[in-house]
Amino acid sequence: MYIKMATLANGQADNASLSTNGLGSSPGSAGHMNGLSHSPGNPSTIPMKDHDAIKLFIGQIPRNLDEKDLKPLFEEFGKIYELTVLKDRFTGMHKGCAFLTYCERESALKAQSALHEQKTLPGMNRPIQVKPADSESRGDRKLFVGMLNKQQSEDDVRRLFEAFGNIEECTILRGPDGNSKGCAFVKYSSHAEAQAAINALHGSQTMPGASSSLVVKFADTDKERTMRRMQQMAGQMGMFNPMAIPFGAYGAYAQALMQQQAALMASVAQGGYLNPMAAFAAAQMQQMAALNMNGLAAAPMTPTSGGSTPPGITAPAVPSIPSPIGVNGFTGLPPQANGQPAAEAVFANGIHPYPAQSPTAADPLQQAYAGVQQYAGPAYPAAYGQISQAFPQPPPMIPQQQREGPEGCNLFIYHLPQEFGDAELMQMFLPFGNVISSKVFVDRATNQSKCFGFVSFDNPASAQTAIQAMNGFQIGMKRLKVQLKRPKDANRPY
DNA sequence: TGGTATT
Repeated sequence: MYIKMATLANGQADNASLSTNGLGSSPGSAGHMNGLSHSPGNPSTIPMKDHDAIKLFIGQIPRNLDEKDLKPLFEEFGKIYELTVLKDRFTGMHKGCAFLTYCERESALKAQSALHEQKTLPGMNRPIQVKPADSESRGDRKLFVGMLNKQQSEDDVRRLFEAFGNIEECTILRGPDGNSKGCAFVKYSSHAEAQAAINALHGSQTMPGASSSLVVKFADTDKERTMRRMQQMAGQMGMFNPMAIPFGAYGAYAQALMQQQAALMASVAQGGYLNPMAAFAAAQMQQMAALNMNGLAAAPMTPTSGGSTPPGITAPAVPSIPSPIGVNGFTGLPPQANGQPAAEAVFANGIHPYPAQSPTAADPLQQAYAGVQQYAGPAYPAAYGQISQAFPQPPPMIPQQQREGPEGCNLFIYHLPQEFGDAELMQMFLPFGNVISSKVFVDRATNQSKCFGFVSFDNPASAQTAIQAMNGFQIGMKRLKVQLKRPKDANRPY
């Protein structure tokens, strides 16, 4: 927080960042400006600067020179709009550098080519620096444009954006096949132009075939891009968001999984494989595991009041499960689900699907089904109030990336209960293997489930097991339809 | 019968 003290001759806001470390070699990276400003002219002769004027950083200035001393040196290249020596915020000490804006862009270019590194001012041991300030070249003039029609070309986009300024770059993002991803980058010469385009175009229209209105925003910064990459990586590593399965038997199960993964990754990292991604991923998982530990145990154990079964859904009777015992393999179940500790963990939330029986039979199938039936209880709206109290400040969500699995690993599920979301869908299929994604389709207008969705496993055996177990599974009046998803190109009979 | 995508 600092107060800009420079006088602005024409009252126009100066949106440039006013910071510098005071060293010519690296302008604008640290420190703050609190200097006096020399602005030419007076109220009767307000200087105007070009729309495309460039703010220059001047470095390697002797500390005994102030604005009035510097002015003559620079005036020979053109009319000065603003010249500001940078001073320390607290001490007022001259920092040895300045910002200079000419009224005309051309003057700045001339000054730069004539002076930059061309002469050394008295008392300095490095040549003067004259170059566009960092604030002039920040990445904040590049726009991300989304919700384009996939048919639109670079030229189409240019035509849409050219009214708002000079477009230096325009790129449609394309997949490996050359098909548009429906989004683009547009780079203007200045921040102001980019902002004008946002103001005018964001949400202004809906392209034919696009699912919502045009998106126009500043492109991700490097930091944001890094975060995005990391999140994608987290998704690929199977670190589904634990908040997506916030309650029910498999929370504990998932937690056990994550703890194991986290431990594994941490040991890998210690073994010399440390890279930022791995470190990030390991940290994420440890955090997730910890959060799960705190939240999960509490939530389902304190039912609000009254009925525990939500309206419209009846926990399926055991006989309605299509022959659960006898499906061979269950290779999809991770190893730790086969041992005793896992069996305990699965029911660690205190809700036991078979109160009269012990899960210590350790039949993985039985455990799986126990979980499937059990989830129908707590994973319903009544429980949501609970969970929100359990997480007064919900941790940041990591959106799950939608990924199709390999051929034979993707299931299409129909006749889902209306209330089911991605999380419930995933929870229902977790017992059969590693679910790499789950998606319930939602009507965009009403936000209502269309009662169908997709689940992807990382191997075909899990998918087959899930089909065997869940196809025909009765929920309320409906029976699930669970089959392999149709391949993309197989939807035409001929 | 996989949707909002970040060089």
